[in-house]
Amino acid sequence: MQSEQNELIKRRLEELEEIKKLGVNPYPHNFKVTASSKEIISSFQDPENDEERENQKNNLIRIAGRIIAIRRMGKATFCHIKDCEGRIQIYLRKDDIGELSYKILKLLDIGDIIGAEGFVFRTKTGEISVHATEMKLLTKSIYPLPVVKEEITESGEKIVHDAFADVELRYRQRYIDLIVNENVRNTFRIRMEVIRSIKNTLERHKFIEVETPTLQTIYGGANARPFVTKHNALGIELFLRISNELFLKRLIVGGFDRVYEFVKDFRNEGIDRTHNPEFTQVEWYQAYADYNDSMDLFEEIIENAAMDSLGTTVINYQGTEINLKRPWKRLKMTEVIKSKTGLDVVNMPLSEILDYMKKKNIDIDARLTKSKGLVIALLFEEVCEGDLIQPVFITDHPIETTPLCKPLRDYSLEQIENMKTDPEHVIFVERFEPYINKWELGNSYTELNDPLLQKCLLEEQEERGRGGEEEIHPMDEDFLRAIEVGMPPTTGVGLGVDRLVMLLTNSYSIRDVIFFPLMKPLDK
RNA sequence: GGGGAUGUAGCUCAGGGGUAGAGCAAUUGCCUUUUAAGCAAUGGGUCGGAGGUUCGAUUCCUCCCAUCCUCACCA
Repeated sequence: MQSEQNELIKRRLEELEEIKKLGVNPYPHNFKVTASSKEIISSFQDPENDEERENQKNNLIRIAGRIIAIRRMGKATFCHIKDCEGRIQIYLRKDDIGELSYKILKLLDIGDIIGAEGFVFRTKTGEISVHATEMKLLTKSIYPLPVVKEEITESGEKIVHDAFADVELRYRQRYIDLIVNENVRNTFRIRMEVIRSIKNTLERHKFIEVETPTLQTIYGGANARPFVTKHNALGIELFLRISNELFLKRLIVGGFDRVYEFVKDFRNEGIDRTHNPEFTQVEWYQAYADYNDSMDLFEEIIENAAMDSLGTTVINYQGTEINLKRPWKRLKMTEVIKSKTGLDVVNMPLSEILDYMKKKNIDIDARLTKSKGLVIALLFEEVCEGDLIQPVFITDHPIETTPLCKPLRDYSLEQIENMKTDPEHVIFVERFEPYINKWELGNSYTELNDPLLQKCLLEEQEERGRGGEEEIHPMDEDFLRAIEVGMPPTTGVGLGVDRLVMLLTNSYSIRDVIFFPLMKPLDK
């Protein structure tokens, strides 16, 4: 794979041969590790007298890691190695590790992995280090790493020189990015802590973790184009899930009252700094509760995630300070529109809303203009979304925005029937979207469990291809049957994990919080 | 998909119609508490790819590829 012409690689292959000639296996099978860099540094006691220093010397530890910096000084060598928890300096003297090991050491490079046994000491210049009494090569690297140098200034500031910064290479070769860029590792550490925190909060609330299919014969639960694949033996078309919502509701029907699932969803859409074709969502469903309960739990989950991963609810995202502390504002979509524009969209005729939008130069798809509800939702997106920096729940969307959500409890069933036939009346549903930094961070409903209304709304969606879009959502008859069997009053929530992690790690692009974001293949 | 920018050594970058530049890394030598180690010497390039203009292209032109930004798309 790597170019054989490359001088650096050729050189390393020669070193590899020399090591073998010296009778040393460059790829041994194991090394017993007794300490990590972090443990060593945090537990080091500076010996004050000779006796303690002797004790220290008798207390041998074993550590392993990748060489990330090496300074040779003739018959002594300093190197920094990096292990899972950090970095530490190793001091190796020919007299201590022996002739053969020192010969091997001379054949090592940045990127090689070594193990060392030795005692902890503090160098003249004050750095806690391991004075090696033994060194073992654990893995010889033949592909050169970028050489990144760190300088600690007198004021204690860290300056990184020649950082590995090419974003394309960083994403394509994330393993190198992780070795070389400390902050990248930290971003993903936070990601894992956020996920653990969300699970912990849900578990505390008695939710259980479940698994639903990634490969589906019918896709649904969201409005997005799917990835299509095929099963060879069965000879059928399959879709990668765009959402797991319809399956989690089936589990509620089946009697699991509180379920959650972390999933990759796959959406065949454009890619930008907040969209990756596969992304992580956690969805949870709770029986005998409504969207007000979901708002309570949502803000608790986010607050806990921030506290558990960062120890604070105050974050800075790209220069904007955001406070995630509970409670968050809860605002009706139409109220936000009113306070922003002065328009009482509920009670004004559709034609006047359209006039207003024309005046404001808001482009509107001709196919949407027949639906007052969709026009209101669009107006909100165009005019109001940009202001939603601090956490806020936007509630009570027009029914046309989703077929899976229960109408507000204020309506009688009769009212709903009557209003449906009147284009000037909009039915609103018990839905909320949490917004932070102008982003939708999730989506939640008081779930629709009226099987007749559910059927009606899904059929409508199928008919109009949902708001005039090209793709037609297939009807999921089995899901309808599940609702007919009877789903208890339920609320469900989806939370976009990647975007949450972006906020908490101050990451500009979603690609910075996904280990291996999708990249186009390179031509040979 | 539209528009803009970028692509030069392993890494970070300069340059520019006539033999390709720097720092770090590499190689050789000296150096047993150094730390962006140091000193001296040396090697390293299909200048993203394919065409075109030209006596001559890495540089100018066209197309292609990849990446980033932006718009469109996207609950």
